[in-house]
Amino acid sequence: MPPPPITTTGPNKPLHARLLRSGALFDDPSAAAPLAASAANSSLPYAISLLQAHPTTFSYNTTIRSLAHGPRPHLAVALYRSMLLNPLSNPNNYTYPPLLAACARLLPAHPPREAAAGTAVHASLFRRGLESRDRFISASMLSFYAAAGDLPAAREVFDRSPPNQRDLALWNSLLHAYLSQGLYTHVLRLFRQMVATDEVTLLAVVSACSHLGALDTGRWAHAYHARTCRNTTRNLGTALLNMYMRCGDVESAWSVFHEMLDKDVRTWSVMIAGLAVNGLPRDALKLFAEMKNIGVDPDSITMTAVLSACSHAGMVDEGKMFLHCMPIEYHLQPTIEHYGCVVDLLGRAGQLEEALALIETVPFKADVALWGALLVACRAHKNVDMGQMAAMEILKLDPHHAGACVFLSNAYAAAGKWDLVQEVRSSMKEHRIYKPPGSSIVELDGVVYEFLSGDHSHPQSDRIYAMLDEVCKTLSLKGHRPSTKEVAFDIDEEDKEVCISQHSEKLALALGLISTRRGAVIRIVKNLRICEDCHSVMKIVSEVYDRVIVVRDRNRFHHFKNGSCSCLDYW
DNA sequence: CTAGGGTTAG
Repeated sequence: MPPPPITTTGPNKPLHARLLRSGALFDDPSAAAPLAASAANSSLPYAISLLQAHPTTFSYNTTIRSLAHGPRPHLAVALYRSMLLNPLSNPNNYTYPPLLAACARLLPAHPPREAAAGTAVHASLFRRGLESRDRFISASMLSFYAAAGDLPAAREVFDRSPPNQRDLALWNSLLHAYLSQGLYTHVLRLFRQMVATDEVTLLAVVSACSHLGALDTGRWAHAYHARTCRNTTRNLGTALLNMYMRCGDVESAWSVFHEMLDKDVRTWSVMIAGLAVNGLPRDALKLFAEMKNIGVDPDSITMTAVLSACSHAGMVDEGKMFLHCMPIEYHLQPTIEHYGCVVDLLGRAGQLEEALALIETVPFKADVALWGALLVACRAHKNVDMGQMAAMEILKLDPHHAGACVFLSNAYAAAGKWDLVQEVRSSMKEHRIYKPPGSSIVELDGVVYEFLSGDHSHPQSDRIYAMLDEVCKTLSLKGHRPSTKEVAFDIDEEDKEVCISQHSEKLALALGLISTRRGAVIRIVKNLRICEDCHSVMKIVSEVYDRVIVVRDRNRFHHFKNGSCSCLDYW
């Protein structure tokens, strides 16, 4: 055995010195392993010199693990490669989980390359016959493929793992894989097949309910947790709070919030953001003041929620004030998202020139979101010239941006520039640029139904369209005329009316009316922003049919009750 | 021989 390295740069010199003095480093070479592992992230050359002196599988494994969780995970992969070259060490089942975790952490920076690295690691462990011998390897492979966005591969790892390895962690990995890919109904379906569950399971389920706006299922998950668990951790509490807020149930959110004894800045931020989008922006700002009073420091996310509250309340001056005092009062540098909130705030309030001026002074390169906020404001306030400019800027950054293409096409159409309209549209066709189709989901008796515009797939489709007809008749008696001005492109007026009368949220509403009684709450979640016509229809229906209608659109909630909306028509 | 996998807002 070579002598232990003498070094003057080791970070754990006292320990090293003690091991040298006692002779432990000579008698027991494995003493080098924890030393190398603890040094790996602060003094890699020192760790490597220890490894060179004691190149055991164990010392490589612990050092790889340490690097995998450190600030430069690619070093874990590099060390693995040098391990392969070292005849005294042989990768085993302890080598791969941290290695795969390191590959997963590298993915955001170089997706294709690191995905290939992870697949190579998979091949390597397969050659060693370790593929289905260890449940930890299965779980980390599953997580790696999930992080790489390769859900079929992740699912295959699960399906191929021997049943005795399908423990709770493996199920949870799969659950979170579906969650990360936005397959929320799959999360719920999978959950129903699970026998054992824990907090991590519930986190995925509750988060899926938040995205779906599936309040009944979310409430059920809450009750299930209350029944099976003694206490609620801060994470799960915050997830439940978020779920109630994202389902538009502000009261339940408050009650979870009050029950939580150990709130952290996330808990407060979720609450503030939830109030902001549920038509209670002033309560959001009050809560922000309370949070500061009890000594919780806001973070960047909190400030986004605060700016969103200002935006929904139309509080332009307060919003600008918060943005400008962030560095001084909260020691937070505004990010491009914060500037985006203020562009949105100014834009909604119709101060388009100032919004544009802000974009031009932002200390970052303006991104699609920033110009997008301005574009939406230009559309709402009918400033075609500035809107065209914003759309051009967006297309410079993202030539396939559907919203910008549609805006330009409509602007050219309105100006009678048909050749330009044709140009935009054929380019859209050529590049297969579509606006995502509008879809709405409504949960009735714990079952989630999804509708697309003009959808006939529901088994009760005939009744739904009959109901829709009845609603239309009632509305015209009330003097409602369809407002078609937001419809894209220049299809003729009658087609426009048919088109908007079958918007997905109207179909969801019709099913809700069929399935509930007077006084009930109908909750609809829409993937895009609600259009003006649907908004006024919802208002009238809430009064005539005596229902509370809660619509979550892409940006906020609309609580319709007795003929008016919580947004006070400012959205 | 030692050690290891699942979760954390928009």
